[in-house]
Amino acid sequence: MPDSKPKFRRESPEQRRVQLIEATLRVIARKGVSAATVREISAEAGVAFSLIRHHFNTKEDLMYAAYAYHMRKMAQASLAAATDMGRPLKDRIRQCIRDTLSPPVTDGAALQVWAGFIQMVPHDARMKQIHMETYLGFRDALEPLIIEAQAAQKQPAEPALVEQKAIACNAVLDGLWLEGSMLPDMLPTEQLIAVAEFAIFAILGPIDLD
Amino acid sequence: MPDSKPKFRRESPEQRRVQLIEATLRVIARKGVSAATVREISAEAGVAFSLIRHHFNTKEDLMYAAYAYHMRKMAQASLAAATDMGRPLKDRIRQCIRDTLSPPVTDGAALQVWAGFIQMVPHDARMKQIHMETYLGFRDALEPLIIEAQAAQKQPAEPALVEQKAIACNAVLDGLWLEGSMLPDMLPTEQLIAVAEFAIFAILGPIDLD
DNA sequence: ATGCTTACTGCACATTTGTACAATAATGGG
DNA sequence: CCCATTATTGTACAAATGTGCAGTAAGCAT
Repeated sequence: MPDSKPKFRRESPEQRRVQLIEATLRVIARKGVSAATVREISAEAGVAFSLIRHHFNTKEDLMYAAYAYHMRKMAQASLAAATDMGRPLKDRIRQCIRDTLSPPVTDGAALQVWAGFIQMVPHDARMKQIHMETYLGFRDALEPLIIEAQAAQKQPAEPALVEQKAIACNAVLDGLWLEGSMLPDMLPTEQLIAVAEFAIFAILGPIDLD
Repeated sequence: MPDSKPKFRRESPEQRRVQLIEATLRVIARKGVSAATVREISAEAGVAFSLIRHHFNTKEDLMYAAYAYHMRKMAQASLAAATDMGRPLKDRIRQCIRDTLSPPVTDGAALQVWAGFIQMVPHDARMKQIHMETYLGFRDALEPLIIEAQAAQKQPAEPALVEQKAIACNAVLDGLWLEGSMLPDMLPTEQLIAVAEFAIFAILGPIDLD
């Protein structure tokens, strides 16, 4: 009975790549970037460590892929509610705040992964590119909300002011995300959300009509 | 003439420790944490690599020391103006904003160092301790300003509200510091400061009297 | 079934890492 | 001036890391 117990499963390159990427992120979240060696990652994924180099030209390539994957997932989880037209503006804003400042976005493991990658950004053009796309994507998703808010208050949406408010709101969320991820005991989710709503509506002005 | 050219200079342990710490920070800023090996650091400091273990029990100890040193320096540069009584409240706030969002605090190299250490925080009790002290130190320095601001507006300084405003202002500064350090071309210093003043005075309320 | 493609394994290798330790020499106190 | 102290060097070493490569076997096409 030769085929009774296959020694390994043969996956499509796409699936395997995703498996390896997710294993990488789990390892980084659990033990930090320095522990994310090819051997540790492949063990986490349950494959031979030499398989990594079959799907990625180099370990760095795996890191790029993992970074892009992680950032895209975070941005998506954070901003899903922004474009959900049909809900009142204020609801959408509050939902984005909540999604951004709750797990799994605001989370020690996610911060862990993010911080590990951040230190590559200044030294690496590809990382910098990925970061800029993510940052601008976030801000671009925020601006329509600001413009709507201006309209709701019957005020003109001057581009300079809209940009300023977008940067400010982004900063509030970034800062709270940071501290909330780092010190969850000191800054529980609900408090983070309360502070964010307070600050963001102070910046945007009152939005009571819809 | 045997003594004409000494092979090395003998320093006091305190001075040498500081030299090694600063060399560590320079290496991390220039090449990232993974490049901060004992050999690289000692080369930067101009000493034999085995000297590190004479002044620090382990490489980890050097890292702790470097982290504490870096954070203390940043906090000091950021908050020097906060306690400078004799200047009007609004001036002090604006000076803190400027100091926080200008080099050398808001700066790619400083972020680099910070991010490198941050990823150690969740895995390491001593790192977490250092981070918490720094964070609380910052907030504690901010709260008196908020209380003064409440008083200037003839409003009671309810502890819960003061804490909320302190967290919010901290978040604004953290977030802008982050993005300004990472993307200096996109967010130049003066724009960062303008956004911060806008957001923080929106949170605190108008402070026109002193 | 059979064969072909290629996903996958296993092992070896050079390099780099933190650490250990004995030898050396700078410097202050006598 | 000389000696004791100890800051500093030089070398050695085991462990770990990314990469290279030959061979194996899973699974689809025919």
